[in-house]
Amino acid sequence: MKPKITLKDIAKELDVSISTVSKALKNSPEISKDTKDKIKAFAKFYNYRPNNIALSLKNKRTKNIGVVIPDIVHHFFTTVFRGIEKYANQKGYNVIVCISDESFDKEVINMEMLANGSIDGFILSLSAETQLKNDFTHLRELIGQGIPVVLFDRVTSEIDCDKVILNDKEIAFEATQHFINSGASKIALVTTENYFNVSEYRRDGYLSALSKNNIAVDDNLILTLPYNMENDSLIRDFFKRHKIDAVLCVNEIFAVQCMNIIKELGFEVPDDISIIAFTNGMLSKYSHPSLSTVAQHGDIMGERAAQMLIRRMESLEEEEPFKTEIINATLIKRGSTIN
Amino acid sequence: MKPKITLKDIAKELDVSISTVSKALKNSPEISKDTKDKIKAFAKFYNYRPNNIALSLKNKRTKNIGVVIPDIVHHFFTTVFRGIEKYANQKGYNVIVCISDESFDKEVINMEMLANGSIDGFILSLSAETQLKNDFTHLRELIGQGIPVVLFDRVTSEIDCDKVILNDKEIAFEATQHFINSGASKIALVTTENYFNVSEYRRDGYLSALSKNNIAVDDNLILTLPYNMENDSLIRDFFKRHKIDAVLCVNEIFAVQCMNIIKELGFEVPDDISIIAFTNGMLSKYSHPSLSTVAQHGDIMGERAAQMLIRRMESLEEEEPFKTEIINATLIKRGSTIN
DNA sequence: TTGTATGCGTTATCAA
DNA sequence: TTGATAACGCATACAA
Repeated sequence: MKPKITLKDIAKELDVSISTVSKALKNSPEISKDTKDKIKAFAKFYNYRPNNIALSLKNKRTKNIGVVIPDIVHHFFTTVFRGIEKYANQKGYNVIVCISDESFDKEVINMEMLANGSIDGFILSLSAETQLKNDFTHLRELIGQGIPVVLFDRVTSEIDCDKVILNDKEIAFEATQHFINSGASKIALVTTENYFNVSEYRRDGYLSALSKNNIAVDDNLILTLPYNMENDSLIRDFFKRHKIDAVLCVNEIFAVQCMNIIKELGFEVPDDISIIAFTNGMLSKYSHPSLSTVAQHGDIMGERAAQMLIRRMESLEEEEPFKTEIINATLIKRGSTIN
Repeated sequence: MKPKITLKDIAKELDVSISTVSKALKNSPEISKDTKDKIKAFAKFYNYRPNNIALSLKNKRTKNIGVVIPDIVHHFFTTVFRGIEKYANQKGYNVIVCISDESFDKEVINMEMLANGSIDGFILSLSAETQLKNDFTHLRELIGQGIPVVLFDRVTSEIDCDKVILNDKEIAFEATQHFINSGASKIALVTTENYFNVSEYRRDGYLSALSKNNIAVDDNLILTLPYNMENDSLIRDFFKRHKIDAVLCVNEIFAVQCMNIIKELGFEVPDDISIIAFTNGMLSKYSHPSLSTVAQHGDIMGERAAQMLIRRMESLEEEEPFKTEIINATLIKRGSTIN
């Protein structure tokens, strides 16, 4: 087939200068109609397209966005990514994805690799290890170099940049209140280690709903599960040992694990125990009964993050103050709660 | 903080030429130790990193791989992507992802956008629409331009390139045979429209297992569901109308939908009806009972695809013949079958 | 041992 | 109306 063709090739073939070709293809009024027609026809025939790399070098902008996420198998990140990709594509940007795999080193290495000219800006959600170490020098350096960064979901107050987060505390409050309204008082929380700031906010919401309703907090009703481990026996113990009316889970995997064990122990969902899960994914939708969930609207988060990033990258006035956008989660009531 | 620095900046600052700096940083023996030390120290202090874009332009290779997939929320594609990303990263490549969203146009546009210098090669799985239209001119053009392409899973024989596929027919045969071995004879197949070539292969495997065991094919036991629709009522009708012992589903969503309805109709899984699902994802793992599945080993497919692509991109001898690698699926026996 | 010139593909400025 | 030149950041063949 036709090989890739450059301005130079066209110029040589048509016996004009490179700059004439360039101008003609940009429809510059400097060039005569005849010449333009000739050049355009030739370019069209050989399917000329300007080389992105050369443009990037010249313009000092790549039209690439770097996205760094801890994980892609989890429904939430998947949907955020989809939101980013969709919006970015509409705006003519491409998306380079790196998976940090919850590792600090991978996060740092990937970002440094991309920061050397490959991308114009970053969208990222902090890895577990980064949150644990509380070390953000890599982010500070990138921002110091003038690379715009947008953090989403797993953010940190240590870094001053644009952010998109969920109203975690409020929605956890709302979910807990929903349990209480339907008569529950022994309400459990199944959560992750605390260095995930989102888990902390959710716990706050849970706690404040209890206290608002004058329900004493029972620390035994808070189950902290290790991330990504086989934890069925912990869960089984938990539900055997304590009388529980309702459970709020910080993700849907915990929730289905809990539900399966609850049923196995002979309890009915939602009659004996109600469940609400964060993340409105496939697991929740297709479980039996289907799970009531907190919809995090990942698509919207992604879209907003991309929007904020692109706006900042394209804005000329440097010193717009950083914003934090809050996405409002919504409670989706399905089969695992009494509504 | 320190701003991004270039060779030129270093040269000016240290009052040497750009090429001296370039050579020094590459540890060239041409340059005296003193000069090298001085330059290296300076570069290190200012955290000099060569600009990827400039390197790409010079070397005519970007170290970027373009990945085009129909969808990212589906577990299979997610795992394939993870495999690609992991391997590519190890080899120093970045991954630019585009989601075709099952649309022919998006597939074409995205690929053309990336093909203008942004990437060195493609890994893709055909969109539904592309398979339906059977139009592959965009692929032919890219390949004609010398851009290497690796197809995975949803491939086509129309295009001559490297491919990675699953042994769909064989594993569908094996799954069906497993049903038969455990005493089933009224075996159903729940599948998608036929223009998905993988569905066709799976159907072939299913049919040949039946005929091998002298079980008459009953077309009424094959349910073709539209992709991505609310199809509960179709499924309910299907299981009401026909006496069925076992169901093979071409994806796990269909499988959990079937299972939920089967249970709702008062049947027991696996005692009354056994189920096997393609895709060993979260849904299968956490359903109740957990689903027996065909593990497609997406990670491995992704890794192999990346490996084939990178090998081809880096190989000097142009004319190595194209290969098709076949990944062997494995049957994972869990709670939805009698084992 | 160091520096100059050239080129990768493009655009913009200025000259003809 | 067209063309020559410089520049983006880097690497390298060649000259000094």
